Amino acid sequence: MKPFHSYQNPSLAVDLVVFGYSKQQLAVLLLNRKEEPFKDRWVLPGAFLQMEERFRDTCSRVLKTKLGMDDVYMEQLYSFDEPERDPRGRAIAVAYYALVNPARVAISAGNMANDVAWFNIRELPKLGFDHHAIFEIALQRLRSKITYFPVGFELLDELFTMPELHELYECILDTTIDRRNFRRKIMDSEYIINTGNKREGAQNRHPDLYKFNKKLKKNSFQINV
Amino acid sequence: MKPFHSYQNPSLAVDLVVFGYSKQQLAVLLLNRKEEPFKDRWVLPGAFLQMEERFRDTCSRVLKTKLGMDDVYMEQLYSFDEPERDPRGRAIAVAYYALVNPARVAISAGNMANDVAWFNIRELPKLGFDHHAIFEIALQRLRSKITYFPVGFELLDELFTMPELHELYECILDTTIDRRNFRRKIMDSEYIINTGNKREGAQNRHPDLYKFNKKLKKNSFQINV
DNA sequence: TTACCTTTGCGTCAGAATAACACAAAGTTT
DNA sequence: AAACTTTGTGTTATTCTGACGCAAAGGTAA
Repeated sequence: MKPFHSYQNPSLAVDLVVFGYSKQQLAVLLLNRKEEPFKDRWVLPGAFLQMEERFRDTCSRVLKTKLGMDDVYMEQLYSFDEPERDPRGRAIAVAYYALVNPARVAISAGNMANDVAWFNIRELPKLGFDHHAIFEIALQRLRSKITYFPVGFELLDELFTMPELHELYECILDTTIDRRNFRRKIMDSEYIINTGNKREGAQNRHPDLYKFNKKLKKNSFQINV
Repeated sequence: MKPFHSYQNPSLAVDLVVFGYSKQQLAVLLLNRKEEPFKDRWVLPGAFLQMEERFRDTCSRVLKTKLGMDDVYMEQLYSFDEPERDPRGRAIAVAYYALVNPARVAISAGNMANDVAWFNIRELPKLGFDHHAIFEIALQRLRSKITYFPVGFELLDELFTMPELHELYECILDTTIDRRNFRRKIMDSEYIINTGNKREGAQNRHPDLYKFNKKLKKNSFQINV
């Protein structure tokens, strides 16, 4: 099916802000560009829409082919339209953000290894295009979202401990949260369930393992910053 | 500047959900289409992006030329990409919503009069394209936004009474809110100021006139539903 | 083994925020 | 003028929240 509008339309791309959490650090996945423009600069992964392709499919394609990721949580963020955002010409970007558990994906393998890397969000390099602005909006959205909806679980293992969840929140929100009040709010929301089990073979202490309550859709909580 | 991507790009349009409030009713502005597809069907106002034009400028152009409106509050909503959303071919729509005071704009004048009309949000006709879905998301966003940020004032006169603001909230949120608790929350936020004046020449009672405190940017409030 | 430290789960309590509601002053209607 | 409606301003009981105590259990070091 061909576009019907009279003039030449702008290029249309998706850009992805992929968040990962490990070792108590929030990180973003960046690609090192091998071509102009912005050669050798780090940028957000992205791709142009292919004919008939939907945004979400383009995102999945990027995550799959470039990064080897499947079944990733993602959400549309915002659409960017600055005329000068791409020096090659007019290009619209529809930005999505994604949450992945780095332990479950194998970025380090493959011939892309040198081109792809996780960066701690506090130590980002200078990014190409308008990707820094996109990243900032994504971070803002993530911070806002986890205070009232349990998206944070997407960044952890299926089973996780309360201290792990607590540290995740403190890390993303960049603040300290009282451990006991945090537990109460999360548990009151009924979004997570105590399995009663403990992690085995752990060198450390053995706190309870919790899991996300997928059946629940409407409850709410509010973590104040 | 020409698009640089290799294949023919989808058409790119903006669609506008224009909310207006008058006579204690929340309304949306619709256009009656005079051409196929969806001839004689009501649709959201919108337009294709012109070269180098930004989303926001396209929105302003639509509001100005089709509806005679200036200086309208608007915010990007979401981007829609269903391949079948436009029967003419692939078209991406970036949706914005706008808040206007119908009393300040003159839709009824002009040769467009028969093509443009306000519809109470509870009595919408069947809409063309995927515009019903767009409208629903806009309504959801508006409802959510007014509970924590003072966008509602955009729908009223510059000076308004507390009962007017209260009714606006009850109407948009489709619920009842205790008059006295509502006042306290709004006033505590310091987003609005009591001018001390009264409306003159009113046949009805004479409650105080309030105005929006434009200087304030960071306070917050929370109207619970 | 024992003494000591750290972490986790659960609980308490005072102060803040909220929902429900009372009341008087002033305008409107009959 | 009497009755009613509306508005501005409280008050109060309850809930929610933040700050923090404590005991049980795991880990560490002598």
